[in-house]
Amino acid sequence: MSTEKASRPGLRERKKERTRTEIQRHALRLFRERGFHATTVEQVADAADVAVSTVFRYFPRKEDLARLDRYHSLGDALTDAFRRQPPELSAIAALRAALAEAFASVSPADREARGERDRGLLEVPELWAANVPTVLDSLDVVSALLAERTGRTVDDPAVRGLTATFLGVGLEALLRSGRRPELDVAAEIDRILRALETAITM
Amino acid sequence: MSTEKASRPGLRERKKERTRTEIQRHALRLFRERGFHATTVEQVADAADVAVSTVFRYFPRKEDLARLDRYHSLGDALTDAFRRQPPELSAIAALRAALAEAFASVSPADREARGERDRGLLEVPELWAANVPTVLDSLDVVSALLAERTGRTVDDPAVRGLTATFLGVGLEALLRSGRRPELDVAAEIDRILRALETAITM
Amino acid sequence: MSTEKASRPGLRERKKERTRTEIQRHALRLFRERGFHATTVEQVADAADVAVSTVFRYFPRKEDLARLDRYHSLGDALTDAFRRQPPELSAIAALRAALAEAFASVSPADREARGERDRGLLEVPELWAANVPTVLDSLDVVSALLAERTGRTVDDPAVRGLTATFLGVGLEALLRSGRRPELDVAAEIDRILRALETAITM
Amino acid sequence: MSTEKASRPGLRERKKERTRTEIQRHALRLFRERGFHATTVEQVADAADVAVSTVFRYFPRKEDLARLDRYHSLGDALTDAFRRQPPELSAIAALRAALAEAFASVSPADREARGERDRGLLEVPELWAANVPTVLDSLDVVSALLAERTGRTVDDPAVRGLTATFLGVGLEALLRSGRRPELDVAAEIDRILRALETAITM
DNA sequence: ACATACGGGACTCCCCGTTAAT
DNA sequence: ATTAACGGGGAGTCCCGTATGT
Repeated sequence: MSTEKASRPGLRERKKERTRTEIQRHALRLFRERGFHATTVEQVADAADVAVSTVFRYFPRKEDLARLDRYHSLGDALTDAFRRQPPELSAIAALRAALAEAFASVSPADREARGERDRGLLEVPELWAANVPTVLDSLDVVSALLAERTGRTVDDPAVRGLTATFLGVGLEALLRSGRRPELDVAAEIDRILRALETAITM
Repeated sequence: MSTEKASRPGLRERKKERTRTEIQRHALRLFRERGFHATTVEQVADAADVAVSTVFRYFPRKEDLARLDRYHSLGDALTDAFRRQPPELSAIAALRAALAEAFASVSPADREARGERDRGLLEVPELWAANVPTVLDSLDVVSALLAERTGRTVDDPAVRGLTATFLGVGLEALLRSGRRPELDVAAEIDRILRALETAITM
Repeated sequence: MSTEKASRPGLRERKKERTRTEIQRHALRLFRERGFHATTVEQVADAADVAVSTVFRYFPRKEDLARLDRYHSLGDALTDAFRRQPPELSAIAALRAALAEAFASVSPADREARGERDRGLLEVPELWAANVPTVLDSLDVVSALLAERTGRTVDDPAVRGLTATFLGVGLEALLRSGRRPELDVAAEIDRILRALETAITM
Repeated sequence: MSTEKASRPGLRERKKERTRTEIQRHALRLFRERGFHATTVEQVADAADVAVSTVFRYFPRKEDLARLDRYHSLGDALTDAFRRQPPELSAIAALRAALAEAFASVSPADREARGERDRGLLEVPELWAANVPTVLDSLDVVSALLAERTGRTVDDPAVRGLTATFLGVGLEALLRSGRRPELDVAAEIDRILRALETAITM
């Protein structure tokens, strides 16, 4: 039963709100533990102690359980940090600095938790599709930032090239962290980006 | 060519191979025409004029119908061409040249057909998963080539960075060509890579 | 125009029951028309205008479509009638009388419908298996009745012999009616049982 | 070169016949051990150490593996013995005597083997269908014998009644022996038939 | 005689939409 | 409004039985 006795009105509201989070939490855990296909919606419902229909009410399709949308708000912090970087930095250097700032703004515990979750999902390629829109949005944001910073258009090959590079580096780091969980994704990205600055002409 | 009754791979093998190709051909066409989810395996079977169970015999899961494996053998041509590039070229420049050569070695009609097919599939994120292993293999090949050429290890950040860059550029070009089919993927990749050589320090 | 608002078994139950009956009705018809093996579950589903999975939900195996269970409730009427027979009648005579009463209690139309259906099924030996439990149950009931009436145990050879006789006569009549549909099964059984009373010593 | 030392006319024929017997032997064993449906033709083939296609060559359908035809030739011995019975015996008594003689003519070991096999199959109702024609033939034989002995037609209700009785008694005994393997089927049949002679009027 | 491709049907599972009952 | 139950329908597995090639 309730541990505390009505700490505040709206307890019911919050519980209802938390239902969604709870369902997704169990879903992601199960997906990681036994795979996406091997997990049935019914198992998710049981784990979250709700009815199957409730799961479908919050997440119309099973894949939606794997969407990370609202947690990906790192984007805003990153955008802000990027804009704050001094203009004398190269684009890559600016991105590295911005990434470092953005990551630093997240508590280590939170970062670790999120990292583990993302890694788990990344190992399930079937779920990538669910997050494609998010990724595409991120790319557009990056392109826009780069265009803004360099005074070029978003269609400029150089802008697209850099954007693509970031995409590739991010993907590579995530894939690699899937195979070697002990690596720090942020540090890996930083290392690679730094190396790229010189490697590009080698 | 001694096609006189000398059935080298065996008459049976050839028919089998033809059946397989035929099934996949129709599957890819239908996926493109009406979407992956909207296409049932039964429709694929009907189109290919085989039984549903035959489809599953060749392609255990529906997604397997979208795997491009053996046709992606552009890899070999690319590898050869890359190795032939003079050492004074930068890695990116060498790759550009190699790509150009490899593409040129494919007949325009074939290239066009393949391009269209790939593009169609790329628009169905659900199918990406099916091709992840192929992509990962390609990345390993690229990494090895770069390591070989630069005298570094495949784990070297610079090598990984360049590999990631190619991954990103390839992805970006393909995604873009999905939205703008009139673009020539090869030319786009070339443009972006060329721009990257200078952009990286901007 | 709702007949009654108060549907006793629940509106939902009735629809479910109707669906079940409808499926079986079409199944039995098709089995009769084109044979058991030649009829696919899909055809049954189509005829009943439901999905194949719905058929399997109600009837886990195809053979279950041919089970007559709940309609074989002739058993109760027969049991009652048998117990009402005067003790001076021989067991066979009592059974004959009870059968006559039980049959009479069924409307001619219903009897005819049931008879036709049973006959159709009997011509498909593959379906016998589905009804074996029902038959065995019936035999146990008959044995118990005979034991009760004669004051013997159900294991008594005489009781078993009579039970077996009824089994044989019933089978014979049904098999015969399969080949000669114009015969009245009940009348045939009666004729044979009557003849048996004297024939047994001939 | 094949070894011709063992080449001998007829050897091949005999081997062929032995193959057939061997296949069926394993099939019946497997059916008994794990059930008819749970046994695949491939398993039978493996057990008999032949190819699946060979099984199908000898037994076109899986059920045919369960047909007992040629071994059921007890019929001939029974017919002869029945005809030899003195006319003063009642039909049932004559049959009892004939059955005893026929059974006695079979070696105990053989009888036991056959009994076990039949019992095994009887517990698999799905296989009954395969043996229905054999049973019907047997019934016709019995009817003809009874008609012959009593000077009636095969359609006479008394003849049919007795035939049906034998059918029922045989079935009952076999079913019972399925549940209680320690019983001697022949003795059981005899006991019941004897009891029937008097029970019929009780 | 074996090996195997194939047609095709039974059957299971599960996603997901709908509908009713609480 | 949440839940349960029904239902549609497609994916995927299994296996029988046929046909074909080796």
